[in-house]
Amino acid sequence: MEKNPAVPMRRPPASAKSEQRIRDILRVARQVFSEAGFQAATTTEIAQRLDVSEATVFTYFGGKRELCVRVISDWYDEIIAKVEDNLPHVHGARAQLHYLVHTYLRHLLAEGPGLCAFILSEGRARNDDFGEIYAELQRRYTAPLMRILAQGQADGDIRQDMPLRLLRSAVYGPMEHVLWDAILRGARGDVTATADQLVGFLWQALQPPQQNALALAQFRGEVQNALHRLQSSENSEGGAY
Amino acid sequence: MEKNPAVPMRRPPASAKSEQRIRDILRVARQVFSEAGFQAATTTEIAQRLDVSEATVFTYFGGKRELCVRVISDWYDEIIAKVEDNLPHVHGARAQLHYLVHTYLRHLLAEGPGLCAFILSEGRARNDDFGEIYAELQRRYTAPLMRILAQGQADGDIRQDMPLRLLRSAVYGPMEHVLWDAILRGARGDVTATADQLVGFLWQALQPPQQNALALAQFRGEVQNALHRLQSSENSEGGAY
Amino acid sequence: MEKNPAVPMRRPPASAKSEQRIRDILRVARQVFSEAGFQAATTTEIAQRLDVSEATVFTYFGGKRELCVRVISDWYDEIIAKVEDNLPHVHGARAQLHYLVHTYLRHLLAEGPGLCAFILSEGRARNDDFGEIYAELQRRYTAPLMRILAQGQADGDIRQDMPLRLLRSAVYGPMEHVLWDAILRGARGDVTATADQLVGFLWQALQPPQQNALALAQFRGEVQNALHRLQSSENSEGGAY
Amino acid sequence: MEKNPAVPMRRPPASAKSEQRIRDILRVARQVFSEAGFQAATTTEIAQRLDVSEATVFTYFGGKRELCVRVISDWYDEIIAKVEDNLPHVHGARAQLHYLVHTYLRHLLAEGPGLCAFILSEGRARNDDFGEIYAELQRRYTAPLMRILAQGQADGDIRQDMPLRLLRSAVYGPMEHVLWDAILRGARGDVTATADQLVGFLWQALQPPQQNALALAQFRGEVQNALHRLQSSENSEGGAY
DNA sequence: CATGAATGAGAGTTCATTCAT
DNA sequence: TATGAATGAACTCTCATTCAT
Repeated sequence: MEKNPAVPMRRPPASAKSEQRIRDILRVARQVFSEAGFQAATTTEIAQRLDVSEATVFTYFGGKRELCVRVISDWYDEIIAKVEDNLPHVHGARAQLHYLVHTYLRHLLAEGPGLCAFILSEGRARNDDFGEIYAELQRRYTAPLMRILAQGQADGDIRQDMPLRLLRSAVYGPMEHVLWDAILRGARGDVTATADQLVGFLWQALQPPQQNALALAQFRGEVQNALHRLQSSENSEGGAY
Repeated sequence: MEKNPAVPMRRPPASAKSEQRIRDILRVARQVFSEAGFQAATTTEIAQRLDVSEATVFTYFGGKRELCVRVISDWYDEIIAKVEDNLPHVHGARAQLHYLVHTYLRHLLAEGPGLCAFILSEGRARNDDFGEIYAELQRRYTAPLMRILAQGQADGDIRQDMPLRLLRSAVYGPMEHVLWDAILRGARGDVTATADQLVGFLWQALQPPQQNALALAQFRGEVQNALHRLQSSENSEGGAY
Repeated sequence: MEKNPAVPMRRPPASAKSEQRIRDILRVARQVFSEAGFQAATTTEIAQRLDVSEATVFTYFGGKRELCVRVISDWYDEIIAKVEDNLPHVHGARAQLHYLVHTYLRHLLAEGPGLCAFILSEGRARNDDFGEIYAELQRRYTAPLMRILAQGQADGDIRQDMPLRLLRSAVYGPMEHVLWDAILRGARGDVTATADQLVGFLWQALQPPQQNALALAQFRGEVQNALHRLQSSENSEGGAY
Repeated sequence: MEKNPAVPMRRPPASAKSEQRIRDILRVARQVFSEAGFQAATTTEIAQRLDVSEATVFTYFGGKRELCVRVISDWYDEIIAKVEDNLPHVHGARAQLHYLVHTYLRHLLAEGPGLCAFILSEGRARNDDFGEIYAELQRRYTAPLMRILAQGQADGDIRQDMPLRLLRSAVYGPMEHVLWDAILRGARGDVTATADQLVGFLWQALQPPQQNALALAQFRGEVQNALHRLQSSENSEGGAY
């Protein structure tokens, strides 16, 4: 006689006015989340800045968490749309890589370090329900890079001795680290120069080991890794390494 | 290897018993933070697992945040100590890089994905008072790598056309990305193989352009030196070695 | 069998269309209240199922509470109408009693346990303004039984040593208990068989104490009750009983 | 990183002070629930009457619902204990039935109509988690009656043509109906007289058909035994005695 | 007549933290 | 030193109800 078996969800229709409200809420929510992060942000704050009651926010969104997901999804949708629009007009694997790196860095820093930190850290949440949503967004977002890399490997332009997954980490990892650096130091730096340098660095790493020295160079790496391990087992005390 | 002096403590007790208590609390706190993350972890939980009252925890630590900082500091102290002990016995920039990468990956995954995620995400907190502490820890931790890279640049072994800061990101970024990947996918993978590949990738990128001939010559020397030192037999499970 | 005049309505619309709307709302409200109970039911849910706005519901009914009262009133009106139509054609006190019991059980279980529980528990609400309404409904509903019992007593067919009010409880009480039993156990059982047994039980109890043993039997009961009290006062510790 | 996998529950130990607190909270909660019912009762109200913060209430009880369950459980425990203590000293099925009826009515009305209504209506809740608890309490509570009835049937003192379950309903149903009547009318009435009448009614119904002669003979024996034991004078307010 | 839109007014919970003993 | 006990201060979320259009 007590528990509600039917789950009513108040979701208003998509009139022009409603859509404006939704946009307003998302805009302000993005600000507040950017400034405070998910946990410290409050629905109260969001409502107050909009000069509406908290209940209004809950009329349009299921709750704080859902709002957060929407903010992040929207951000990803924006950059994904942008990339998918422009990437086809960029020719050559290196240029495409450069475009991706440059766009990512610019986009994340454009709205300030708050949003950047918010996207980078909330996007990692391995929360039961939302982890999968974020993972899917990441997947969609990284798809273009994966295509470029896979094509490059197929064409022989990119080294084939590393799994795609690792190459992806080797591309996105540095970018995110650079961004955190910028955030924590409070300095933006020159995005374009950074992108150029990063791509220069990455491109060299992505090359298939050089022409005639191919076998030798690869062999060099393998032997060296083995040597390192040998050295280490001499040095390390606890059996570690 | 002294305890981080930047972490304040309310009343510094000094007895043997007290120190045991502190160690116990830190041990359990590390577990709880690893399992739940900072926000979701509760002082109640920590106290209960220790079978002491919450107040006792507060007797030794100023609060949840301070406890968190101590846990992270201690973790960094451990790995910093380890690196500083062993790195001097590793010879050659490439080997040192390999050592750092391998050690970092192994250390972070050793205690499970929970701790790993905790360190990676809390270490980013741009929190009022503690951001600086974390930044300092990062600085101390990355110092060895910075030294290696700086030396490599000075020696002409590493490209000089990129700022050190960027090189650091290019090294730590991929590692962290790989770790998040492992955490979120719930798969650990082969740490050693990953480290090998990553170092192979990075080392190629770190080469000064057109240094291949030089690198090979240097490598020849390294192999010869190593062979002289070789006493133990090679292990066989690595397959390609 | 006119609509309950005790239920106020904000604006009494009179058009055919309006009346259809009112019927629709009441139909859906009955469903929702049945499924969720009064508290957990929401006006939102009712409006959504009707595909109208919540405000429309409030145009026709003063509020959730009023809607609830109307649903209950209507349910009673139905069964009262049915009883008043058919009872005159049933002859003999016992047959009439049987008819009432059977009809009540069937009616309450017919629309499922949800409605049954709703009627039985909401009908008890000793709520400020509505308690009186429910009491009046009960009075109207139990009127036929009261007439039968009073007539039976007057005719000497039913024992006269108990107040009518108690007899009523002795009839309705078991029925409601049986219904709760069915609701809580989720088993419907055989309504007809239950009604037969119950009437058999009740009819025997309603008999005037037997023929020539009349005075003796009644005396027996009285003495026994007195004895019980004596026994009890010997046994009970706290003066209770 | 967010959701708490460990569920800490703050449950203080059972010191003397704690137990007093718990008793206090239960006492006040019983009052508040009695006055308002479960839904309308608030934890705020309970805390205010105790002159403690709401948090204190939550320190000792998991929440409003749990508090409610405890209040009801405790009430049942009281009456169950009382019945189990005294019933063995009551001899004869009829006397036992009388004892049960009388005790139930008195107990429920003793603390006022509020508590009575609360117990009767909350005890019906078919709430997912708590319905089972209430059902179990009911089972424990009705066990003595079931035993009496079963024994009566086995001995041939009680009619065997109805299932026990129905007999139970025929006993408890009238009692509850009488109680609701008292609650809704705001009149207490004479509990003892009501119990006497009800038992008279029920006992006649419970007789195996055609057992009147036998019953009278048995009764004669009982009266004679009782007379021998009689020492105290009869009270005179009962009128017919 | 119908409704889109907004909200007032809480409710139940949660927890890190404090302090007298 | 250890802790039992208490709490301040939020926070998220709910929903019946209103009213201008």
